[in-house]
Amino acid sequence: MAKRTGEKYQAIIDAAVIIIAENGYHNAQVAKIAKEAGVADGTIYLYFENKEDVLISLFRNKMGLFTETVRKELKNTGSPFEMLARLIQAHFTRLQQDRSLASVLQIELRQSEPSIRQGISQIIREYYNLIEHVIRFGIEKGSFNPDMNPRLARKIVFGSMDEVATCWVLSTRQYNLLDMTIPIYNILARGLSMTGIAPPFPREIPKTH
Amino acid sequence: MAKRTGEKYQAIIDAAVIIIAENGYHNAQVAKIAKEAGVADGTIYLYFENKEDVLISLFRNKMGLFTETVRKELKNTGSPFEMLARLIQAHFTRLQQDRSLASVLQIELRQSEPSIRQGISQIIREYYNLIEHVIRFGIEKGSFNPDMNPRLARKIVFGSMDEVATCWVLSTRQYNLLDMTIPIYNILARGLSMTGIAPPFPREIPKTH
Amino acid sequence: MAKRTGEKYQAIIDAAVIIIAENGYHNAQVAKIAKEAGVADGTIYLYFENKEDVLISLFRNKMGLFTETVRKELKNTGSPFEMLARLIQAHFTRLQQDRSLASVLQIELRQSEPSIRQGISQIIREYYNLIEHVIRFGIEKGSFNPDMNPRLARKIVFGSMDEVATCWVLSTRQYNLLDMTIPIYNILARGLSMTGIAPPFPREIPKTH
Amino acid sequence: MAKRTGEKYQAIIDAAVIIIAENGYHNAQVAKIAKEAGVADGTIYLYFENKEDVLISLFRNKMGLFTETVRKELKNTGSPFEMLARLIQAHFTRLQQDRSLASVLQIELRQSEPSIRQGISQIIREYYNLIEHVIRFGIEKGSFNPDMNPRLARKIVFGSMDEVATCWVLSTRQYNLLDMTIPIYNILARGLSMTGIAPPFPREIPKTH
DNA sequence: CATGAATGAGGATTCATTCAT
DNA sequence: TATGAATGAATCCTCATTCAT
Repeated sequence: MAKRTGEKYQAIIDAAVIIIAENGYHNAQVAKIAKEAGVADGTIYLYFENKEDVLISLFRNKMGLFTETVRKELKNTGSPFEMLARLIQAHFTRLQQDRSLASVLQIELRQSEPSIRQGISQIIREYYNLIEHVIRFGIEKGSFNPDMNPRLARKIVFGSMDEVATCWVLSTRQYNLLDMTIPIYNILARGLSMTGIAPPFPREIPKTH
Repeated sequence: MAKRTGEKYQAIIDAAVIIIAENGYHNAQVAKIAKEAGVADGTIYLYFENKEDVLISLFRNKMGLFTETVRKELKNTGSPFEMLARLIQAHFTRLQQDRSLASVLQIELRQSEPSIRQGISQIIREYYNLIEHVIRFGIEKGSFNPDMNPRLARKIVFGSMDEVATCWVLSTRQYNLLDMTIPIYNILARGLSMTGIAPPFPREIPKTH
Repeated sequence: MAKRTGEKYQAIIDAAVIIIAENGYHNAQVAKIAKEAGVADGTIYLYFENKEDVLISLFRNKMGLFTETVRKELKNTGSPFEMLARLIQAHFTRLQQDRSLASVLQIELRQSEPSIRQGISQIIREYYNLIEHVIRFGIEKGSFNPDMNPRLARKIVFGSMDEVATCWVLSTRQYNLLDMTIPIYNILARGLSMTGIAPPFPREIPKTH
Repeated sequence: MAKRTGEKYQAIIDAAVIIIAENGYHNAQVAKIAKEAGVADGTIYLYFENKEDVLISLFRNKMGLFTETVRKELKNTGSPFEMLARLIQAHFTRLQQDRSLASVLQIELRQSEPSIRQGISQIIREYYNLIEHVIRFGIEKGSFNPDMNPRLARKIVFGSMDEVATCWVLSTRQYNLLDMTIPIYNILARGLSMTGIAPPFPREIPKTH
């Protein structure tokens, strides 16, 4: 039923990003999005199933591009460490370039509606896979610690970038997100690397009362 | 106006955790929470300003306890690495103990309503400070890398645990969150440690077309 | 059931006048009145059937006093014109003395709830009767125009004083209501008097198109 | 935002008059008005800001018409006395024609909500001005007593008509309001006229105890 | 007599979605 | 295709009243 292409399709998605960033998810009425996109309210329903579909499509559209951009960025990259560096750099670059989008991705779309989460999970998983691929590649190449569970390592890498990005979006001070690239790289690279040494997980010492 | 103590106050908060975990924040009608708590709808408004206040109070109440528990756990801990280990362990233990609470903290409270975020920020900052304190202590003791920005390191530690916890809550498979403790410790410890070595952030090589 | 006497009974009525004058009828919650009266919410229900009963009792209490005061004032008055003069004077004096009460009587109690109107009608009728009595007395004495319907004349006298009082209460400028006494007397006295002459009601002249 | 014209706008206002007259303002639920108007509940909010706005608009709409009708009626009227006569006649005619409207104007709109009063004051003032204009005209022409304060005279004229109308609306007996026209004219005309004589306001005689 | 914590019915308003044009 | 007026379900909160103490 819903026509998922065309000029207006994209206009509606872009309008949704702006309106959600400006008003927050719960004040982003369909009517506002329609007005911003320059179409009638009803027109949105020619291109999308419903409001939720707009959100999921928005995420697919923007996050898909995001993943693709990062993937290309990593294409001609040599070492795993360089890949990690480029990953972080690309991640932050993309967010910094479009603060509205960053706000929507980092804050507004963290909604709890299970159906939205599900619609989103597929596309975010591709990004996860990309990160996990870097990890596995690093382990294969002998650069990253082979004892690591790649999926866990991915969560650490993504969780770290995500937390840094979220703090940046929420911050009132307008600092430069890209400045975080090297510092975060330094910590994560060390964490993932073969060579580092740290004390093993300490056995819990039973408390003596 | 709102009486913020008493048996019913706690009953309402506990009921809210259950109802929000089951239905999501936006499907958690006040009437449902009241019923679960065994009180009348209006009674909620004797103890809370409004629905939002229930959410914020819930967070304050539970997260405050959370922070306090972790703080105590770290009290008689020797080395920074042991503190890190205990921090992760305590963090995951608390979430694992109460899956409803975990769901609410990890998912439902990531609401975009600015007023909720603001009400929450104070109390989450205390937890942040606790983590940051561990980092600074580690740097002082010569265990952690003094080149790190403690605040950034905190974001990495928190972001990593948070991502792992969120994945766990969202996962349909019922795996044991505590099993992640040692693996995540191993990566983070290495990342924070003095001793690790990893290639420096690679200069970007201009692409030759 | 309801005990209609005692110190607290009066305290509640006086508190109601103050609270209603301050907040308007619809923001005059029972709890506020109770607090102002220095009693518990529930205590009000020992003295009054319900909130409506408080209002009706308030009106009975205050308006009864009002009527009684005016009646006494007219007791030793000689001529009908003097009675009219004293009536207006007493009416305005009473309102001017207690602005809260004036506000409640002129504005807040003009509620539309039929049951309140009914509860009030009995007591207001006594005041009406008093005015009507003055009119009839004036006609009997040959001072007032015998062609007048006394009931209609009463409506004119009361309606005029009432409108003047209402405007005074609603006015932001704090002028003196008693200053209106003589001017309004002059018009009403002439209107009621035997001697006045004015053109008869003009026949409607059919419009010629 | 609210579209203040159209067929449905008028239908809602007319429905509001009927429902408010039947149930009183505070029992006139929006849902009832919508049903009577044959529209959906939400439709009301396309034409009015909120329920209060319905009331105020109703008053503006009906009272505006009222004033306009009376103004036209007075247009080709000769003497001040004839104007007074026509004023009273038009006033009562309009109310008698539409008893629901009369009930709403005389009873239900005497609400105490300050915001409603304010919304109404502008339009009632126009009617006041019209009456005052008649008074001033009569004084200029030498027909009315020049010693009168025109504003006070207006209050007496309006207050008298208003009281008579209110009693008529509240009365259970279905008498004819227009029958009051000539009697009230006779009293008011005499009261306003140049020629009448009445004893001056009596000096207060100090009571001898 | 007095208290005040608890009750729960009741209603204005929003906004995603539809459908006649 | 596109419109936008109309729909109506869904819910938070208030506050008069009760009753166990």
